Amino acid sequence: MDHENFENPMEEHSRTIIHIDIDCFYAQVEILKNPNLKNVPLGIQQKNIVVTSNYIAREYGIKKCMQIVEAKKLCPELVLANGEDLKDYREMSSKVHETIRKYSQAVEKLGLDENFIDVSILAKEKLVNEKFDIIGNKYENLEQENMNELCYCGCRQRLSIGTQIANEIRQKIFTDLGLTTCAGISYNKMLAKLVGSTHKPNQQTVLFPENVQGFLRSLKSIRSIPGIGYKTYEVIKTLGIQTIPEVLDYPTDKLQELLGKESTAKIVNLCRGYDPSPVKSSGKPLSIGLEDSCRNINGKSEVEIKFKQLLTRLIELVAKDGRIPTTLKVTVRKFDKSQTSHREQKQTSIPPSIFTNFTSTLTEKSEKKILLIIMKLFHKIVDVNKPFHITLLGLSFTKFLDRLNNKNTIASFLMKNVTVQAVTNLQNNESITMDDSVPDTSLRRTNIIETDGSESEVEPSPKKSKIESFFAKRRCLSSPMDSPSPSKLRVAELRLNSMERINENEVLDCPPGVDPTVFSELPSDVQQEIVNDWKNNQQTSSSASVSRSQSNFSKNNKNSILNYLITDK
DNA sequence: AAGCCCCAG
DNA sequence: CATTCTGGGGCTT
Repeated sequence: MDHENFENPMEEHSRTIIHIDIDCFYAQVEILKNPNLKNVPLGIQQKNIVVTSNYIAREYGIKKCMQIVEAKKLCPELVLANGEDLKDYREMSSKVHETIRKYSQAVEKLGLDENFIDVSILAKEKLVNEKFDIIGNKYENLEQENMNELCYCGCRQRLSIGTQIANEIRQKIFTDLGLTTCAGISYNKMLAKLVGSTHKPNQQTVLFPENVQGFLRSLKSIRSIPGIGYKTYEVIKTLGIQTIPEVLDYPTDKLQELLGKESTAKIVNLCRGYDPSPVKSSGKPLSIGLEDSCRNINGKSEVEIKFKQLLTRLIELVAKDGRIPTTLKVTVRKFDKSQTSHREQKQTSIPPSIFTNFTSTLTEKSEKKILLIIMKLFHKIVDVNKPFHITLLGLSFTKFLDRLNNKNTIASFLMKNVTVQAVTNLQNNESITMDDSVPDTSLRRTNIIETDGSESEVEPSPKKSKIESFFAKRRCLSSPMDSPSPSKLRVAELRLNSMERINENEVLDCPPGVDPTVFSELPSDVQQEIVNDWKNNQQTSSSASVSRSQSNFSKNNKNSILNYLITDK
């Protein structure tokens, strides 16, 4: 094994990370809304399936995404609550997020019910005068415990303090919001998340370095590792390996041939228990959308009605958010007998003037305008002159116009040395016209290239040949061809240069690179945001070599990797 | 910028 | 597998 991507082992344990997961989140929210549901088996229903359930229902064997009929067979007295509108869950989710934020600036949301918290600074502060009692469970597997890994870098004390902080946060969430949670405490995100689910519900668990190897070995396959999804797993399985030790023992260069260098490094590191990815503060979402699946929509007027309903609900969410969106995305899922129900999306920019001074509803004129745009996008996807069969419609607003927008941050404008970013932002803002006319949608027909795998039945050994052709493509793309474009390189260099000039002190006032006179004039919340931005930038840059720009199978978009590997269909 | 893919709960 | 209803991010074009 090569360790070329590993950082200083002392730094590997330097952070204290907590992962908090709300127990059966939707069910708890429904019980808070209606306490009568507290002591009955409860399932949350979306369309024909139970998406989650409380622990009473789980005792009957009810599982996530089980058909309603199946669930009723297992538990005839199952009570169902409709959870198709996520509004209440979204609201509770942000309350939880706000509560946690009082303990650290760095809180990262994952879905509606999970949060990562970097409490490194808090833990170090508390080291001075706290006892090191561990609260909650400690992950232990005495046979697997590796005393060579006993660490004296101070992580034991920090993680112990971490258990106290986690306990305090969970207590706070319970008393303020009435929700029970689980927590995992360790020195990186992956380990914190994984270990938290070893004791459920309403418990917490800490993982120390000497137990990491044993813990990882206890996982039955690499599929359990967050970041290794279905596709990656299926690809690695074609090598005849699937457990963590098997991946670690497999020759790295062979893995690289299949997966590319970056992805391989990431996967191998995760298998070792090494995850440098920083806890990124979650700000406002980058998109706000709604979708509704349905049995069968085949008339244009039905489509219009559905979109209108979605739009009214969506506008409320956008109004609550406060920012003004500049692009609109339409999603359509067509009925497809060859099972792959993939969604098709089309997007276009919308004039921001539609949203100027609106509160929670649009003017009728603006609504008509947007519906017209929606239908234009829809016609790009569906030819209404031919019979059609739609099973899902969705709308989503993105690219928000706001001074506190994640990408177009104030901080990036103020950082004198990150000029490239600032220039592109300005260009973007100028390109937004006040023209109310509907954007031109070209008449170009969407010719869908049907890449069905039906010919595989003809081939004697389709699997092998497909894998080989995949290998061939991989090899082509692995070497000189995939160097970044010159323009990308220049931006990257500029970024790096600007980062080098930032020193590493934990100063909480004006960050380096920002004009102090300008900074001092700003309101305190904006100052805070700039400081947070700066911190996030620092964290990402220090781990850039491993975590940046890694998509697993970047190079073969067209036919997904599975097309080469999975043919038995 | 648009379209496609992968990942997460 | 996806199924629900979302959200994030990366790459190619």
